[in-house]
Amino acid sequence: MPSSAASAVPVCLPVEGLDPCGHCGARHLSVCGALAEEGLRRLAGLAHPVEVAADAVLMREGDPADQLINITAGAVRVSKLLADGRRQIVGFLFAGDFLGLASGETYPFSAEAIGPVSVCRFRRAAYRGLLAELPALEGALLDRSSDDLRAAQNHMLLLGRKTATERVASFLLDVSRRSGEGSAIELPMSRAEIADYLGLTIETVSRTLTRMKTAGVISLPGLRSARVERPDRLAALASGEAP
Amino acid sequence: MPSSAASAVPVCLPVEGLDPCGHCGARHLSVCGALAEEGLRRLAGLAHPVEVAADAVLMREGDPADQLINITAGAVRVSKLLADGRRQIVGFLFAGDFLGLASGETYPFSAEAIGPVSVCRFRRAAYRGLLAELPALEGALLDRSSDDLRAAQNHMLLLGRKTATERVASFLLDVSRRSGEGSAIELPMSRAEIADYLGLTIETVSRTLTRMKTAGVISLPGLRSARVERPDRLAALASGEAP
DNA sequence: CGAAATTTTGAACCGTTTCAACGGACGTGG
DNA sequence: CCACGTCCGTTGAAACGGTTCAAAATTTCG
Repeated sequence: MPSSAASAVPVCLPVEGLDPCGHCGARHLSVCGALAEEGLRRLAGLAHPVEVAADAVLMREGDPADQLINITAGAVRVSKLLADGRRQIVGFLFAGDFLGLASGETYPFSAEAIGPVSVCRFRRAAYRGLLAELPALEGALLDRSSDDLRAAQNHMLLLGRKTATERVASFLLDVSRRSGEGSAIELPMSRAEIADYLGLTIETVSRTLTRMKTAGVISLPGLRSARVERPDRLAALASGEAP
Repeated sequence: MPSSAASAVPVCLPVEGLDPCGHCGARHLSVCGALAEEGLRRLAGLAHPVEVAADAVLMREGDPADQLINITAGAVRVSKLLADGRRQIVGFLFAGDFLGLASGETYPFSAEAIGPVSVCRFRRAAYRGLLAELPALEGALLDRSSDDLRAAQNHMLLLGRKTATERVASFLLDVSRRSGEGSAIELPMSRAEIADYLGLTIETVSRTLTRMKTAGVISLPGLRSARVERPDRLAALASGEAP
């Protein structure tokens, strides 16, 4: 998943000389706690989140990459499409995650809000200028980018070599790791989004979850939530034990 | 593919204050032409490649990430394994590509030579020191990392949503794009490696190539080479036209 | 030249997809 | 408050693409 979420609450850093945000008018850089270190801390200020409606398109694959976006609340899906409509979701983004760090001329993927989302937008040019002034920021972004790459490689292993059960179990473990220590899991995304993330169909995801529930490994209190009843068994499923 | 190859020939940059390379003893940083720009050019010098035998392990998944490697000749496979031996190759690296840029404590993948390879190794600590001295280098590495991420996302789309024919056709187009303008394609990797890269089996790769050859789309002059006879038809196959 | 490794080819099998229908949750309007 | 339609998720049965198993053909290398 691109820009894995940090545990810290996102904060916004007002930066002099930065172009005003197109949405809230403030001159700031919203970063998560992990980024707000060293020389950056002197810039720390208050957040000015911008609300975006559910299913809003944050960026479209192929459009000129002139904006940098920082998610401050909610969940975002990052996806790529084939000509005939087949979709691969390459990652989910949450509060603190960045979007548009890559250096190309155009966005290599689309990003859409899953439910209502708060974001901060920055003009790419302003962001580049800031990088020149703050070398530490570039290092932080490189770390971030490295994390994304590592996540992408793990996901390639999942998509290329894991069975449906292993994919769903790995996914549940990932999400449960992200969403704190409790065994309760929030699933902001639909079955279709899970399927497009795992390279499966809706039906296979549904069947696999049902089978896990029947086996007592998980429970499904609601459509958008799950609970890990047997973490050991779930981990076993993720790493390829018998069904 | 991590660190996609640049078209320029790799050069080596001697850097004062850098720890001696463990293999050749020289104090240098080997970079491809794309990196040797601006302030870095003053450091340009001669290459001191280190030869490595075929199938040599350059780094092993899980080992402490204390080295940075720059490929100066040959091809390298970057892969991840599941407990039962299933393998996913997440990328192939060629001259000019970097290995070990990611910032983690341990390597998230293994890297092995495909045939004889020349590399330059650097101690991670020295590399970090150099980054502090040369902010421009960090920017270049960030660009590089972004390219890797974009390639990884394209590959996720391939692994998650493309058919076998689309995968093989996309692969051939990628390689042909990389290896110059001619329709002749060098394939340093085996069928097994192609299969593990594309998330298929050896048999499916072989059958698909044979079918393309029979259809006159490609020819197969040798086991490790191919030729695109009908680029238009190959592109059509890659984007999902009828078989 | 001969043995081992790799590639190709064939046939049966199987996990996932596809196609189809059902069920439940939610929101709207009567 | 309930009827109704829509959307989403679940469940079932059949079909298919790719895998698995097996063996022949080709290449590589000592």
